[in-house]
Amino acid sequence: MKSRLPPAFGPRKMPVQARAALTVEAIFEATIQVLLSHGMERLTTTRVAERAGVSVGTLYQYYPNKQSLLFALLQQHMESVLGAVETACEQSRGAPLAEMLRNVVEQFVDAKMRRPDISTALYRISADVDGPALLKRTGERSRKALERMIKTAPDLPSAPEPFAIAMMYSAMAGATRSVLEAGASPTMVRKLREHLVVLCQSYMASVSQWRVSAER
Amino acid sequence: MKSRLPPAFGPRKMPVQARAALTVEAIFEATIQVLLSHGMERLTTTRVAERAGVSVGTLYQYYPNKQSLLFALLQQHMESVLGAVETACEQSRGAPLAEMLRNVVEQFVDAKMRRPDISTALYRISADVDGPALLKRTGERSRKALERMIKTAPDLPSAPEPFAIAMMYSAMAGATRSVLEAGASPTMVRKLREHLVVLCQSYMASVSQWRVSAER
Amino acid sequence: MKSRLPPAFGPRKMPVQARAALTVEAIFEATIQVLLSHGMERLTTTRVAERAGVSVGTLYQYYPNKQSLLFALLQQHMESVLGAVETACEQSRGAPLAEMLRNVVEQFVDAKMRRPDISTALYRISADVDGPALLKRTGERSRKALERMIKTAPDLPSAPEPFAIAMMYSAMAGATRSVLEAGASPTMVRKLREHLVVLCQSYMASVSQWRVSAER
Amino acid sequence: MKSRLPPAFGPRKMPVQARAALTVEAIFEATIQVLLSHGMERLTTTRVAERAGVSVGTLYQYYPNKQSLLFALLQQHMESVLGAVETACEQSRGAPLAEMLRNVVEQFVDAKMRRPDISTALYRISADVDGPALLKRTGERSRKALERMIKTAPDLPSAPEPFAIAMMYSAMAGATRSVLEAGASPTMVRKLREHLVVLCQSYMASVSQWRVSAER
DNA sequence: CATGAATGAGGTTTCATTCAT
DNA sequence: TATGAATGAAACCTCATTCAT
Repeated sequence: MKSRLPPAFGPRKMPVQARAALTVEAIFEATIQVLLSHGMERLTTTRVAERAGVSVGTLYQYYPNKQSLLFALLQQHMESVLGAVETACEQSRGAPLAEMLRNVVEQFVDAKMRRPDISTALYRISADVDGPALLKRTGERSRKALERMIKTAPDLPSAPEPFAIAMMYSAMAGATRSVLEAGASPTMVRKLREHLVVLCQSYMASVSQWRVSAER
Repeated sequence: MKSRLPPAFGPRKMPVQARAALTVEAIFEATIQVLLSHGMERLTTTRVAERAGVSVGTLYQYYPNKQSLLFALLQQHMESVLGAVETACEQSRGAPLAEMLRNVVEQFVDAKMRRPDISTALYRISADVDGPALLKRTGERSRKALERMIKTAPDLPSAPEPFAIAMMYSAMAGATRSVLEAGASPTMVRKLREHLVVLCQSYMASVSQWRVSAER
Repeated sequence: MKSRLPPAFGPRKMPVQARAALTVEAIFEATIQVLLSHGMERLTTTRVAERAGVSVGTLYQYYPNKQSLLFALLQQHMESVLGAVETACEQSRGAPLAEMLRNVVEQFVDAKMRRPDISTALYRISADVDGPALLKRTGERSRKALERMIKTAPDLPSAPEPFAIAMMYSAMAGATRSVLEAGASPTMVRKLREHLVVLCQSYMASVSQWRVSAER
Repeated sequence: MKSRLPPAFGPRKMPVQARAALTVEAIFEATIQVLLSHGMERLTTTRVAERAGVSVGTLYQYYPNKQSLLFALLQQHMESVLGAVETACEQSRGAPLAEMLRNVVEQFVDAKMRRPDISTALYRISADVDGPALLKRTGERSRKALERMIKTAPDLPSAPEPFAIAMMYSAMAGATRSVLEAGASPTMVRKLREHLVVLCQSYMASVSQWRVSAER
């Protein structure tokens, strides 16, 4: 007989003892393993705990429910990608547009490819765990970082509108996803990087001009 | 599925096939509804049948199991988008590159936006129901159609490599998805169309030149 | 991964087929059996289903959750006791007070003792399943029925105040409970009946007089 | 938790027993709190320990299991009520019956209302923790105390039979419970006290006469 | 063919209790 | 002694699927 409390979110408690940190890490890694080997539909908390070498009870001491576990996983990943993008944006301020975009693309692709298994696994989650909401938040932040950077480009006739930047970002994401789901062989990753740079550069060039001419 | 006696005048009663078609249609529609209102995780066959106004038993007479229902749904959608792209490619043969791309982009976006609810709902499925496999198949066919079309462009110095075309397609898909998940307001859809055209045109232009120069 | 819906109450659906009614009845009876043999703490839905000779799933088709099952049980019992009291009140209108109270007490005790096992079992439930709320409702209705009846007594100097009637009822309930929990041997039940009549009669007599004198 | 340097004055450290007593007290109080806020079904040892400001381990050092904790709580409460009744009985020996009953009722109600929250909370427990057994024991002792007292009443034609006394006590308990579960406002408590006195007095009077007449 | 009652394996989550630190 | 992380049996509940009517 349960009274339904509003489900909490985010990790339940911070480990204070030493071994607890290990446990949390093990659970995290196990979740990815199970996701990859069994798929989202067959990802059960029991299986995750088993793979992590702990009991279900332990899992639930750190995550109040299954959602929160998946959410944490997704969030950490997005945060890491976002961080890479934001850093690249910060460090490229004042550089020529072409260089800017090259830096950003490379950092973005690198971040996604650091753990291709995780990146791929998380596509399975995002639909269930508040995918859109989280995506909107990180998408927004990426867009802002990109916008701030692009404003400082010395060789750009005029700043492209926000929509264009958002679109560039989602195009990057789409292309990267496609490569990841196709297996992400080193060759393809290299090509992806090069082509994405070209795509971004040419698109940004076009929309600036286009917008300028439209405004004239 | 038996064939009945030949009716003298017109159908004596609604032909079996026609009735079945209605039922299938109702089930399809119900699946979308449930998917949107309850999410993939709470999409149950009972619920779908209920919404469709039939009994579970009936549902199972048309689809042997849940997967097959979802798979059929996904397949139909992809087929329709693919069809739009293929038609556009076919009809644009011999046209200038810019026009080609405009046609394709517009048909693609139109196909996706014909039923934004369906398009959005299916993102929730694709992860579970053999998403990658199906995507790879349709992605491949799209790429081929695009390739065949682009070869006929009179104003292209050299055909872009297959990878570039695949990337363009996945970028289109990514950007469109992003707009759909953000709500797909008419304004955004219009902008998406315009910007995607620019993105594709400028990217294709770049990779042709770039490839040429790289080859020299 | 569950989304928490507000727990519904009351039976989930009405049986339309014939065997369904039997199933519901079997579940009801099984609940009482389990309650008596295992106690509230060890009353599990699985055990109830088992005892009823059906599967858990079946149980959940008629009751959305454990609470609703227990609630239904409690409600039916209280309704039956309440019905007995209301009938007795209705039929005793206009009779001398002593006879009124005798009738009510006898009907009340009879109703409680019709199935002493159920009555006893339900004491275990009432604390958990919204006991107070349900008690308040039925208590209120009993009080009103008693009040309406007592107003028609020809030999009462003045009507007792509502509180007195409520107290009489709760005293009856308390004494009956005590006897039930002590085993409810026929001898004790007989004594209970006789003594309760005396208790009610003397108390009512006293409060009427007392109130009169207080008002003078 | 280390003990510091011995302070010059006052106890070197809090004596073990005293500290233990505080802990036990805190646990007791926490149990009530949790019982009232979460209900019996969601009363967990962890939660109690948390609320009491100690760890679960500590709790288990004072009580070997959950039952023993609840049992101790219930027992203490009943003991305190029983004590009040026994004292009142002792002190009223030789007084007129009306005064006796007034004293007993007032002490009983006072004891129950000293901590209405506890009294109410314990109704939730009694069903699970050997309720009937404990009740029978304290009920028996109360009855005996009452019996001993009543025998000394100078103005009673004949002693009422044991059953009558038991019933009077259970009626008192029932009425009090009803008031407690209804919220126990000061007004209601005052009325309860007055009415219970009347109820007991009139009932005792009746059964003595009745018994006498039955015996004649 | 349609219905919907029944099934039961399996999923999520809780919680009394233990024990290494 | 106190702590709180870990345990895992067991509870509640869901849902794809079957089959008698």
